[in-house]
Amino acid sequence: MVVVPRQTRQRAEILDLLEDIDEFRSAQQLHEMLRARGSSVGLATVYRAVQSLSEHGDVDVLRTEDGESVYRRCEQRSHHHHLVCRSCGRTVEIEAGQAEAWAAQVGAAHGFDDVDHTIELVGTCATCRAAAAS
Amino acid sequence: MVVVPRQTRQRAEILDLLEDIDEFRSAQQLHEMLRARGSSVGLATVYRAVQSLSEHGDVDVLRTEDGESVYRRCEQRSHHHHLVCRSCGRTVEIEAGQAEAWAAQVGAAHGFDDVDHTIELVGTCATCRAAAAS
DNA sequence: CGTTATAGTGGGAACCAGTCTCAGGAAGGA
DNA sequence: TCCTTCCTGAGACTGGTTCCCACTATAACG
Repeated sequence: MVVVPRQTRQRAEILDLLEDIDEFRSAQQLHEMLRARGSSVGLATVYRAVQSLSEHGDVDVLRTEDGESVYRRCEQRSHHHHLVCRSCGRTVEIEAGQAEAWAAQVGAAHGFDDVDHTIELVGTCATCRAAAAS
Repeated sequence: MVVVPRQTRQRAEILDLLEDIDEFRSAQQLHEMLRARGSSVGLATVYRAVQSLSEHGDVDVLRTEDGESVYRRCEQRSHHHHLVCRSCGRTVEIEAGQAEAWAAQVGAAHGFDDVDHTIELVGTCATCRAAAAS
């Protein structure tokens, strides 16, 4: 029994904002961006919204190096991974069939069940490399 | 020019403790264990020590689901990954040649340079599965 | 083996992401 | 429209981590 969240102005505005963004953003950043847009949504509400959205698979969550959670609305609703530019934040959604197979196999080889995996890639995209070189 | 940290009683005790532990442990847990052993080391010092140790590659760091940093002294000093039991914390160090190759290749395919990867596996080890089944 | 510059220590304050509380408000089924 | 239930938001709170700063211990040097 899936509980559908109530449809409110705040949730709509947060989703709208996420549609317009292509990089991973923290709840705090989203909150700030909303204020900048002139819409007033409480910080607590942003936290609640992104949490609920991520539980429903509507947004993806990543943890930055310093432990902050960042969110992004992804094209693919199915399981996938990310290749993120460490400089500009540009994000490519990637399939990881090979890596998943490898993970499952390694787990099995050591007698582990229900093996979950975390696989994220961070690099410097062509554009940023070119900019840095000039 | 590498700056060698000064050798102090506290650092020695923390390293000693880490030698005796096989699972990933948080700074706070380490601090508690030290007190239990009768040695008095400040919490701040534990934080500083594990941070410096991890920078030197002497211990590995992982972030738990709730954002806590956990540390472990690993056999392999070279780059490797972990397969951790979600129930008992038992940790297996794994080589990930295949996955690394895949990561580099995916990065290149999208024009990304200097691709770093985060790969961690979490599962239920055979012992814990057996315990849960009984 | 003293002296000394300097890095390390520790307790508490500060910081900060995230969560909780609770009174008021809005959604939406009846 | 009414009413139940869930959502909202401001601020208090939590818990991991870092900062501050006076004090201490290390180790290089004479």
